[in-house]
Amino acid sequence: MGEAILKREQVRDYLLELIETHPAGAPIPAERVLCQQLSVSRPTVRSAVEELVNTGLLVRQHGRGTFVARAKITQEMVSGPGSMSLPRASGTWASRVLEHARIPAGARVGRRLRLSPAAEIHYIARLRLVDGEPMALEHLHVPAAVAPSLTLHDMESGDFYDRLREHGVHVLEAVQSIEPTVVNESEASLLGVPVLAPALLFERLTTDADGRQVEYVHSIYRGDRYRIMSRLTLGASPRSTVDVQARIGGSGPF
Amino acid sequence: MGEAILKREQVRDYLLELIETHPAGAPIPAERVLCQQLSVSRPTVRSAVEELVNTGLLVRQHGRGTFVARAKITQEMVSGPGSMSLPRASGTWASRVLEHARIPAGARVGRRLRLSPAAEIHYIARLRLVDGEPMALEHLHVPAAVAPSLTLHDMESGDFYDRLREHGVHVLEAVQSIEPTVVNESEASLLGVPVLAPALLFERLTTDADGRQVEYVHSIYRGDRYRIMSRLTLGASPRSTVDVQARIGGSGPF
DNA sequence: CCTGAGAAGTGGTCTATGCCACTTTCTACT
DNA sequence: AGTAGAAAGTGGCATAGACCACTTCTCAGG
Repeated sequence: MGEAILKREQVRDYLLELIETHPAGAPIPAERVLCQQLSVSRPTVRSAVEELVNTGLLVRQHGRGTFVARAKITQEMVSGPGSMSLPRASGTWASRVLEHARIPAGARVGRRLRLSPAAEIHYIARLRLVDGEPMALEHLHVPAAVAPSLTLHDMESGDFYDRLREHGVHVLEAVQSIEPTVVNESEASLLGVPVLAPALLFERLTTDADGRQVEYVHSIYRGDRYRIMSRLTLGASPRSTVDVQARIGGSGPF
Repeated sequence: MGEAILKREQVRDYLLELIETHPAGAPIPAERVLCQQLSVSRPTVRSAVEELVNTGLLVRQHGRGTFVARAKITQEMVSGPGSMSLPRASGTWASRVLEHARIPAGARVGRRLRLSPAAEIHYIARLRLVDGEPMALEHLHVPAAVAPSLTLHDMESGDFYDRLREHGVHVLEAVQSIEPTVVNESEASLLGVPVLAPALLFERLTTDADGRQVEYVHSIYRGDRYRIMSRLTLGASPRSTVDVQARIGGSGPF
């Protein structure tokens, strides 16, 4: 069997050559033509084309043809399995609960969670540590109406979203923003950095399958120890890799 | 035809239900069984399964079966077409060249590009504007050895990577880091913000198909006008959306 | 000259079928 | 009892053909 030459791969490689040698927007041969040229069946051709369409190298247009795509850049950052708590970094994470209460949402949080300021929420503040060093300060808010019986243990659990699921909440997606900021006095003392030191502010709003806001997270990450790494791939990306990293020791290539 | 019910979608939806109601690791019915249950052909079933495998909801194991995957979070940020210059934002971009020269790499840039400090590079510094407002300060470095005849016009072009390609350089991928910082005096005056204002530092190292470093970019983005937005999707992501945004006017939901 | 109908070519979907490769299980022989 | 091998079940790959939906071009009719 040694070779194990798959026709599908042959077709794909042939198409990759075409893509390399043709400018963006150029049409590639019709599927039925490719079948003849390469002596394969149409489903095989279609399968190969589909792969390249999925990776963004080709664009299909019904009734017109298939074309070399304009190169697009995709950037992927994948948090590890389990906790949806992006960002995630190498090293050993731990967390220390600073505060935990059931309180009214207030104006700021209520607006983000689309709640009345008087509506109750579960609130937890925790210091996140990497290898014993403070790395981030995280404030988590979950509407009490969403999960009335949520316990502290639930919120501390690594599989927080699995806990929510047990409470009948199916987490669907989240929108996250990242922006630079500087730490204030209390943040500085908790994180062990000088006041006004650079930091990253993460805000995340999580939505469930019913469209309800189920979580609002506000996190401050130390700028001197934390950076976001990402790999950008031009066009063909089989699967880009992770790389949200915490700098613990040396400074590395960057 | 009104309805236009695609069998493939029916199968996919059926599988999504199974995934919702089964724990991670649970097997789903065999493909041939699904064919009978849903009265469709195997290629149709396989096509639907493949889609869910691609989106990370199912895992196939040759000879064993197909299983519900452990939910993973993917975060995608896609820069618009054209310039690989991530980040990109809405609004009208323009740029003003501040400096342009062919100079020795120096220690810092040389290390990143894996060049001798004495090796020559093309250097360009430009101010990037959104709707006329300064948004970022970008420093671009390209080894002269990579593209000896590169002109200023090449480097200013929106399709800079296409220009490189014409010089025989096939850009492959890039590694980018993002970290918070504060602006210094000269950056502050160019960007029109106070000294020590929060900012994002982007560093990008681009590699070509031969493994050579072809570009090193160092950019400072205003923290008050720029933020990174991303959508995190649990498992099933047909295609997450863009969302690296510049805040020009109002503050928005966040 | 303009316009509309039709033909031709394209991708989109689906069926029916065959064989191969890998894994697990059970059985029969040692 | 242990082990090798067959059998059954799984996904992996490929074929041939049919029909549909959309786009473009051409050509005849106004």
